[in-house]
Amino acid sequence: MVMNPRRERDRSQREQLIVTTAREIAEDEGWDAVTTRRLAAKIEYSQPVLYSHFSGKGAIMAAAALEGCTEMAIDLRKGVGVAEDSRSALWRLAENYFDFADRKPALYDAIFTLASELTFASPDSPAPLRDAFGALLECAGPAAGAHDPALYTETFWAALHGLVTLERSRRLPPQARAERIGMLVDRFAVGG
Amino acid sequence: MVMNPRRERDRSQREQLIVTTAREIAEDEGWDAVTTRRLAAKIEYSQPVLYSHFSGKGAIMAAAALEGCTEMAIDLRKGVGVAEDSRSALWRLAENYFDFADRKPALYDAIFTLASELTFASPDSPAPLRDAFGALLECAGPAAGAHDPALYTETFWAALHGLVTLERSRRLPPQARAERIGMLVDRFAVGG
DNA sequence: TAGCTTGTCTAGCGGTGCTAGGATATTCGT
DNA sequence: ACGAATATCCTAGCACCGCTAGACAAGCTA
Repeated sequence: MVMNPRRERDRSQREQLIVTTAREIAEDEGWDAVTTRRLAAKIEYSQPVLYSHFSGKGAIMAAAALEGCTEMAIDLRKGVGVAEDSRSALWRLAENYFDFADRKPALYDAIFTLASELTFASPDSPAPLRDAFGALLECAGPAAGAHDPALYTETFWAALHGLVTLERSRRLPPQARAERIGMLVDRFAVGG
Repeated sequence: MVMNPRRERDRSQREQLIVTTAREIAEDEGWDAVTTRRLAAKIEYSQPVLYSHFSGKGAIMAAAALEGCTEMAIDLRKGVGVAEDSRSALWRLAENYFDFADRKPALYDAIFTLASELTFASPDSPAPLRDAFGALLECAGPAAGAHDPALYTETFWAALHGLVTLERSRRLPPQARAERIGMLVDRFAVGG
């Protein structure tokens, strides 16, 4: 059952269009505003077309989350390479992490709070997910000292995630952000 | 416009019934399963009755979240009072915190991830919220050393929240929980 | 060109939160 | 004790959601 290559190209182009459009709506108005009807209207196809590409809305969000992971991994590695001690490495990581969450909140949500269709923390995890954790690990791992680098990274990451999440849901006032990050980085820089 | 006291009593009793029933469904099947129709059926009234007590589903969840806060504040203070250093105080707090999230996941969600109708971190915050943060502060504040106790507590709390959240959404494998908590507590126990 | 596959759309299912308007029960003034 | 005013409740329905069956049109193959 060989496919016409042009049609296959068109198809994957349209699939990309779906994900891109979903991201656009989500960045503008949040994921709740991404309804299958609106999405279909914006790509100028009918609803069922979405389901010929994805199993449902969740799968579309998961696809967006994967794209987001790839971009996050790149962002997290920004400014790395300069000779730095573990403290400034953690600080830079924290800044990059918050920066990503600030600039692409919909993607952050898709990755970390919605879209539970993704498999995390497993060898079976999609490559972008593993790569994103790899970026975290490269920055935070060296600060682990005697501890297991992966566990140390997970813990630091979770702390960042907690700060981001609570701040974004207005459960923590944002003005003291820098001080909180500072405390966190200081705690985790001591290492062993 | 004076009300019949009996009727008023009945009303507030029914209001409590609504919240309690909502909590029951949520604990059994999650908040998505708490639909206004199901809730109305279970209390044996029609849907509009709910709206004569609350402005909507969000308000019902907020009410449940407030109840949850009161209970959480109590739970967080468990075992306190024994003479203890800051490290074991933080450890106990972390254990109590995870324990609450484990035992009452629906309440945890209502308080910390859903129900954004609540005002956090403000003098205008509802008393149960302020009390819950008070409980956190009593345990974590003494470990702050030279730092501002409130900010130090917020940061430690955010870290706990991150661990809980990522673990519960299967983004962190749960088996290493104790190790992660241990790292976190060790980082924050050093104080100044 | 005839027939078959593939792609797409219209229409609709069962569900959601929420509400308008009418029926019913309760209380009050006479 | 009875009619009017008031408070209470329910039926029915709105607009929306994610998702899908089945009709129809377009394209490819023989």
